[in-house]
Parts: sequence; structure tokens; C-alpha cells
Amino acid sequence: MARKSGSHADITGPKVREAALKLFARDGYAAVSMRKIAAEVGVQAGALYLYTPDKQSLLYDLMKVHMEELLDAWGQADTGGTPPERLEAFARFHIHYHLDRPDNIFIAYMELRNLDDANFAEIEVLRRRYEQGLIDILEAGNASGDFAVPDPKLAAMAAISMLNGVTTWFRDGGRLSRETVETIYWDMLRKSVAA
Amino acid sequence: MARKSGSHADITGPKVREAALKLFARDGYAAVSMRKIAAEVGVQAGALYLYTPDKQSLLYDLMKVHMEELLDAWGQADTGGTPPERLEAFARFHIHYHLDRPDNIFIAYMELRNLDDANFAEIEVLRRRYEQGLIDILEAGNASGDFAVPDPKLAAMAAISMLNGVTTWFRDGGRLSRETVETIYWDMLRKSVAA
DNA sequence: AGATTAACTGAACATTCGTTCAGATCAAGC
DNA sequence: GCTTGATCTGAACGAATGTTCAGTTAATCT
Repeated sequence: MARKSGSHADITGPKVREAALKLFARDGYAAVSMRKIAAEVGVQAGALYLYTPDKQSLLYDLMKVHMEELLDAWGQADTGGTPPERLEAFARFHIHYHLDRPDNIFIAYMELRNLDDANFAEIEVLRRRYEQGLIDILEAGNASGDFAVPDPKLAAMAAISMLNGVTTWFRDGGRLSRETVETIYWDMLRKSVAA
Repeated sequence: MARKSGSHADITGPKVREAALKLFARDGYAAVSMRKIAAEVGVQAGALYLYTPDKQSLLYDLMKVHMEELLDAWGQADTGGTPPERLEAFARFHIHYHLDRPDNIFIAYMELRNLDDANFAEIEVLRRRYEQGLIDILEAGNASGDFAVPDPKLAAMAAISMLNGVTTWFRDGGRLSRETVETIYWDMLRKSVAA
């Protein structure tokens, strides 16, 4: 047997990345074999190598695309305004964006250690750029007198850690709605940096 | 060759757990082979099975001991007082305790998915117990009027996420001292739950 | 209809995995 | 000094790993 019907290259390619994303997030990069990814796609392991040069590239591509899309999306969501307004936009954007992509953020923050050195360096640049966006807001708020943040870099790390945490426990249909969660988190963040 | 000199059982046993902790935290459970652990200890892989029935038990034991010691330590550090006092004690304890044991917390929160079902259930009970301690403080603070926390459970998750984050970037000898970091984190937490 | 080619299979490769175990080695007890 | 028993080695087990590739199938092109 070979391909069953129709042209599958543009279908199987994305399916490979989706399967890898799902399985890497659930079981971790090292625990997922190429054969498991192939089974999830509905294909033999050898066929995966039509879409990725190797397993490592699969992880790297997932991370890179995620970070680039994240930076792009935040670039569009950041419509300016006062530092408190921009911080609220950031908090709501970050939570909203990641609740829609829990697998992506899980990989982005948990599988960094499984990137080889060169790939890690590239992803790290993108991650720093995203964090720097938040740092800039906090510094602007300090300057305007809206915030009282003794160390913007530290506060940015703390804020992102807090916001990221939501993906580890939030489930749709649970006790709280997305809207409620988003608002409560924003409220905590707002107060934590307030002057 | 067999054992070189002296009785090694009470030396090798702890060394196995230390090596496993270090390597699991650095590379992840699935990426660490028994042979790598053995090499770190300075022994052949077969010898590990004198100290653990299997690899899974090694992970489970590390987690269980960590959680039990954590609960025990917090039980001693929680000396009572007003809710704000207890919250400060919690924040400082949590940061201090985990900065001394970065490998432990990394495993405790990252390798849960590598526990089999029965082991996971046991560890989960301990983790919930620790989180409940924080929830109790937040509820007490709501009752006393010191805090304004709309959802103590959510706030507890957010607070722990934030505090845990410190271990991912803090390094001794870096820009900030432990004392400074501890105080800044506590200050952010204090404000975030304040009435 | 025949040729071409993209898409995939299935088997194979060297290596590594967790785990077992017979045997070697050495410290301690008699 | 001989025995015992704790401690560890080194080899082996079947299974699984990432990756390669010759061959097979079916859609497309001429």
C-alpha cells in the first residue's frame, strides 16, 4: 500500500506537526518516538522524513513557529495607550492566546532543554524579545508614576510565570470561565505592580 | 573488580538518589538512562537495582520524599500570626526552600506526567495538601478583611506559579541576592492580594 | 495508454533502552 | 584462615530507538 487517494503532501505535513505538538506536550520530547508520531498521523515512521530532516528539527520548528506567531500576534494586540492600559492588554492577550494553545506554551517553556545548542540560542532570542516587551511596559509605568516596580526584569519574569501557570490547571467547562480567569489574573497583576 | 574498600551500601544508596535527582532535573526523566545514572554514581547499571526496584520507583521516591519534607518544613515554618504575617512567612519559606533545592521543585512540577497512575495519585494528594495550606491563609485573610481575593483557589495557583518561576532563572552570584529576590517577590504577592 | 513522479511502506541498520543474573571481589565474623 | 554475605561487575535479554532506503502504489501529465 502507498497513498490511498488524493494528494496528501499538504495534508500530511501539517498533520505531522500537529501530532508532534500534541504528543511532545503530553509526554515530553524524549518520551515520544517517531513511530508514535507516525501512528498518530496514520503513517509509517519512514514517511515522517519527507516532512522533517530529523526529530530535533521537528521540535525546533514547532518552537520557532510558535514564538514568531506569538511575537506577531502581540505586535498587533499592543495598540498603545498608557502603561496600565498596555499592561492590561498584555495580560489579557497572554492568557487568551495561550489558553487557545496550551500545547504550544507547554513545549515552549518545558522543552527548551531538549533543543541542541544552536537551536536553543535562536529560540532564546525570540523568547527574550517577548519578555523585553513586558519589561518595556513596566519601565514606562515606572517613569509615568503608575507603577512602583523595583526591578522590572524580575517583575516581568514573575508576571510571566504567574500568567503561564494558568495553562497547567485551566480547563474549559470547569468552575471558572475564561473571562473570569482572565480578569482575576489581570487584577492580581495590576495590584502587584501598582504604585 | 567489585567493591573497592569499606562498606558502600549506605554511601551508594544516597548517591544513586542524588545522581537521579540531578540528571532527571537537568535532562528529564525520559532522557536519562539507568546507565547514565550509574555512570554519575561511578558504578555499573546493574548495581542500581540493589537500591531501587526500577527506574519508575526512583522518580516516585524522589518526589514523595521531596513533598513530605516540604510539607514537614512548612509545618514548622508556619508559626501562626495574622494572615498577612502567615502569607509573608509562606512566600519567604517557599522561595528560600526551593532556591536551596531547585532540582527538587523542577522534578516535582515537571515530571508528574512520567509517574504511572498509582504513583501520580499519591503525589497529587501531597501537592494538594501543600496548596491547601496557602488557600487557607488566603481565606483567613479574606475573613479578616486583610485580603481581597475573589477566588482563593485561583489566587493560590497564581501565587505558587509566580513563586516557582524564580527557580527557572535565579542563579547565585547573579545580579540580585536571594534576600532581594525574596523581598521583591513577597512585595508583589502582598500587593496582589491586598484589600 | 504510457510515462513520470509524489507519497508512502516495510524491512533493515546500528545503537540504546530497562532489567536480570551468574559470578567475582572484598570486608567482617568465627 | 575459612566462611559468609554484602556489594558490584560484565555480559546478556528482548524490545525500542532514530534513521535510511529499495521498492510499491496511485495520482498526474503527455
